Amino acid sequence: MENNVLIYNTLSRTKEIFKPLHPPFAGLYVCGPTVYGDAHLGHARPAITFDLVFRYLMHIGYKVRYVRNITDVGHLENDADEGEDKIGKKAKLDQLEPMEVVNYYTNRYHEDMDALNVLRPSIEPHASGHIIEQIQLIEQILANGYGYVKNGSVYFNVAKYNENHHYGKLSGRVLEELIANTRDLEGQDEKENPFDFALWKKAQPEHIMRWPSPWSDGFPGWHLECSAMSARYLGNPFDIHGGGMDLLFPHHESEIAQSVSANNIEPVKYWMHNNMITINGQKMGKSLGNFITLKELFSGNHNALEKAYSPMTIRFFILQAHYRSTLDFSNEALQAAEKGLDRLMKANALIDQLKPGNHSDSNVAQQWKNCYNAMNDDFNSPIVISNLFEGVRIINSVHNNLESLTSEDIKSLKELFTVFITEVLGLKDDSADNTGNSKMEGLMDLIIELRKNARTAKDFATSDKIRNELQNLGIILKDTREGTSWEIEK
RNA sequence: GGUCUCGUGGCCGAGUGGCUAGGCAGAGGUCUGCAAAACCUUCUACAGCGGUUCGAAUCCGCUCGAGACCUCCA
Repeated sequence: MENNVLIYNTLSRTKEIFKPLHPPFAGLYVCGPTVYGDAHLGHARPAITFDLVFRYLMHIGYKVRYVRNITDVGHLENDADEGEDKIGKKAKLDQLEPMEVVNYYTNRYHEDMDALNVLRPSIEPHASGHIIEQIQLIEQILANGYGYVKNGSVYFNVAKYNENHHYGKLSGRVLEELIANTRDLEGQDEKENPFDFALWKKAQPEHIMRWPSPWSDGFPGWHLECSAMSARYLGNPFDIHGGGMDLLFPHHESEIAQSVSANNIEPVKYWMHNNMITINGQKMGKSLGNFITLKELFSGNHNALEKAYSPMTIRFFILQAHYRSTLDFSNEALQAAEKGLDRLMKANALIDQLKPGNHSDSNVAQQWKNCYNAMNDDFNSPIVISNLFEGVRIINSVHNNLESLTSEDIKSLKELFTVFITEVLGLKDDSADNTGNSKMEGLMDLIIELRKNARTAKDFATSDKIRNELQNLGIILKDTREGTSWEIEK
């Protein structure tokens, strides 16, 4: 752990050296999905971003506990029936039991994340499984005078909190300005102040997801679960809290307010926020209806898609941009990522065939340094990737006998690729692969031999016919000095 | 309207006060029976206008443009 990792902390808006509270342990909490629909491309961003953080911190020796929640209660839907629980609403539409919806979409979320090679977090708590903790948190907030009860619902008193603390410190807002610019919304009559937020909501009769509490049968407010579950599993305070930039306000701001008002503790040392994925320059999101689900991307079944894109293409596409930059979706960009990844993986597979020389023309040690420096600088995966492509150049050059590497350097380069491609970036070769299929191999060996005979006899009409027909079937032949190889076209 | 962020070459995207990012695409070349692949070379940049500086795409100001949040959202 000699690596000094710099993390951009949203709280200070600067890069800070990562010093965990209890080394060698590191706590990481990330806001997970609300399971009422399939995950879209936007959801892949935080999952992959914090998978990278998780993987890298583990790689450099930290024992990381990574908590990512499943939100299955409490989110309100804006469009139609206001005040209704998203999960509950969808359940009624589908005539299903709410927890069945939760399970269904949780399973599908896991399928997508597994496909993207996103490691499962250490703990994946459900909000619905932590109602007691959330009620206790509300009681503490009430006991400290920062909340009030109205008609069975409990609200957080932002103005009161702001007397002694700064509500807006994370998102750079000033409460007075917020109040001055608030729009009038329906159904907020119970609040003393429009910026107060619900800690507990009394359930309406048609509301199916409900739990008993000292105030009413109801459900917890939507900022509460993260405060309760992060404290439960990581302690208070803990190291890193991650999530999308769109959660900065009011969600994360309110998490701080809840924790400070309940325990007088700043809950999080490092706040990390990933930026959005845009489509035509606009945020991809549920409310705009311009999202493409991951399953659609994998299958190509969406009218905005020219073709299907493999999970690894998506992963590579996301890792090619820094997590704090917006990333614009386009077929062109995705296809560029696909080709780049293919070249990277091919070179990776080639390392074992390299013949060592008696000297090295390239500095492999420098590559190691560059990759670590990039990761240590706020997880700069695009720089890591650019260095790996320098490695690709070296590998191909050595393979073509245009450059030389000692056996030690070849070994080191192989290790570099394994560490950064496989372990840290979490990329794997998911290209269509029939090697290992002995019948296919035998068949191709036979065809290649027949074609070789034709070529030797200068019967190029036959050899080209074989190659063209195979290409029509999606099999590419490549003639090299060592002989002919084949691969399945993507 | 308020807060915040951003504006890089055909596309996607790094980065930096002076030294090649990288990928994809384009052009030329090497190799090949021809292709493909690979390698080599190469063309398009830092929104605009001022200022600071020996020097700015990089710092500051203004203008224009875009986006996020302020209401559920990754």
